[in-house]
Amino acid sequence: MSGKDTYKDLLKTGNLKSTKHRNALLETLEQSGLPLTAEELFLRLKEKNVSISLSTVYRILETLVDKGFVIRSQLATGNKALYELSHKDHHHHLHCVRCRQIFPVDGCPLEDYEQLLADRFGFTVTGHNLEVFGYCEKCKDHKQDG
Amino acid sequence: MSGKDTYKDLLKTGNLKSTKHRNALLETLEQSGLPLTAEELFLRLKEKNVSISLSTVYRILETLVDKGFVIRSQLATGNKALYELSHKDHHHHLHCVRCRQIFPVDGCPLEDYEQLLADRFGFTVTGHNLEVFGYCEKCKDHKQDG
DNA sequence: CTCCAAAATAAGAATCATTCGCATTTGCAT
DNA sequence: ATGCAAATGCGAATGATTCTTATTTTGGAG
Repeated sequence: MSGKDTYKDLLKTGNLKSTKHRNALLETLEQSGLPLTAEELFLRLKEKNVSISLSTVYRILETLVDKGFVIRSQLATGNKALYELSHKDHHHHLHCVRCRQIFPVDGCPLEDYEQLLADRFGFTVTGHNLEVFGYCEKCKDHKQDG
Repeated sequence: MSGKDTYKDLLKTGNLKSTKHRNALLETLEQSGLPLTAEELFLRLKEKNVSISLSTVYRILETLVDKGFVIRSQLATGNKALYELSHKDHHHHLHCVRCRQIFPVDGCPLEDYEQLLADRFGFTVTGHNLEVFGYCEKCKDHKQDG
């Protein structure tokens, strides 16, 4: 499951060398079903005894985003960027404003909308970003607490 | 048009004092149909001969966001936050990845979706953020240029 | 109108995420 | 096995945003 070359072929399609750091980082992203910050990735890699520097984490992420293997997003409220694999099915996340948990939701309500934008404004959509905020099932009763 | 107390009543509803800085900042946001960064606001205020410090711009924006008068958003690709008035009709923006222009689009495709999230996941939506990326009409022919 | 306490602002230091520079190491084609 | 380009480590640099403290302004009470 946790081979050191698991992502060799993927990396090769981007003309990227297969290094232990890149493989471990991709594996960590894959194991986490949810988007992670650079620092979270850094810490999880350390837990796996992968010796890596934080700037390398950032550099690898930048490279993978450029190649389209990873998606970077940034919450309106947060200062840190989030990263997740892009080879999965298109989906979005629900952000609970109370417990801060993130819930993935398969599917996307925007396909028709993108066509409408093309028709009405001549805008050629290449991607989008959707964050939904609110209260998750467990927290909805505490909506007043602040 | 450009009275110094134009937003006095609005500010009062938030228990905020009516200061020249807050009025001028709100006026500047209103005059710009598009979201602005803190620094852009700072510069536009200087052009209007409003003497203000950048940290005050940030502090006022934070206050207005807390009160719900201003909406803060952050692009997945960008490092700077964007601010716009929230008393207008709900809308979204198209971001041209080539010329960097921002195009507002009235309306929102997500109303039904939010109800679906409530029904299926018990998630109580309080807000959302949608960025759409692509090529505007003028730039779409240069999609290959990079 | 004057005075006061609370709120707001200026100025710049501090913080935090992210990027950069350069010396060293590693992957991989030959 | 060898060499060179690509990748990494480490710490310094950057840039947006926040914080600290002294000073000024606002809005209400008298």
